[in-house]
Amino acid sequence: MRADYATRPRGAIERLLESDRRYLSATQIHTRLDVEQARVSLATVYRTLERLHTKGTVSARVDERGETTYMLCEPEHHHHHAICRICGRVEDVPCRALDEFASALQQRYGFELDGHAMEFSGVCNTCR
Amino acid sequence: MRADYATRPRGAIERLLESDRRYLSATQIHTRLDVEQARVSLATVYRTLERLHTKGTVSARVDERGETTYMLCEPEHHHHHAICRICGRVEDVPCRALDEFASALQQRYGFELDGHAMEFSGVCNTCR
DNA sequence: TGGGGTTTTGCGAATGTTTCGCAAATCCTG
DNA sequence: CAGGATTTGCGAAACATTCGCAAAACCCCA
Repeated sequence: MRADYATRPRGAIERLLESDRRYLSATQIHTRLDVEQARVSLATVYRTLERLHTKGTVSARVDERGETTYMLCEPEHHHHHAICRICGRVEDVPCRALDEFASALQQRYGFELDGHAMEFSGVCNTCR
Repeated sequence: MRADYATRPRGAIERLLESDRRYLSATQIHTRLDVEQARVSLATVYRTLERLHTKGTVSARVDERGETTYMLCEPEHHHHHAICRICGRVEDVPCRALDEFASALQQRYGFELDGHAMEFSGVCNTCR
């Protein structure tokens, strides 16, 4: 039960994600596949992305316009993303600093931290 | 020009926001107003929220399901939100700690930080 | 206090994203 | 290569959000 067939559409989507380390929307992915003649239906794009997200190999985030975007992302160790406002490329950022912050939060507000998300916007090395 | 009429719908929406310090979606607000007999069209709810957001008195965030939610929020000084996973109530968190983090980010990755958003999820004092 | 010009509202229709049902196509295994 | 399980593609929903426009509400000032 619950096999995992290696199909052409899935291959195309995964290859595209591997080639571009930034958050892309389902529509963007769909359009780009179209351009490179690897036509995949939009519904399949959504389904594949959701599958990869559940599997944990893509990170999803909704952008300021409310559109969900996806990026390949190894979850091996917890980290955060610094997203370049200009080119959209993403830098991984480890998060040791947060530990002490968590304990301060606990002491000061009695808030038991069990999850967090951070996002940084700015300009990356190459764009500057 | 560009006056700012104090209308019944706006009053109702603002009063509701004042009474509940957690992020609410337009639909939730619309429904709750309905319940308390202060019927306001959904379009107006959206327009009012957008107006308040532009004015800077409400903070907007899109939740994990992609829906935009709003909460009254004085922007006087930059701070972050700790959202209780259970009751949804929001705690303000100042952010001095971030300064040193920003400079580490700059030195290590050449990433010029000019904006950031943090969100913490956990369980608040009263829920525990 | 009431008229008039401006701003808002409400409605339904339009838009855009995401999901769903289902038959046809694809894929793996033996 | 056949058979059964999984995926795909399509168009049709299901949502959230925005828009246009006529009617209603609001404020100002005579």
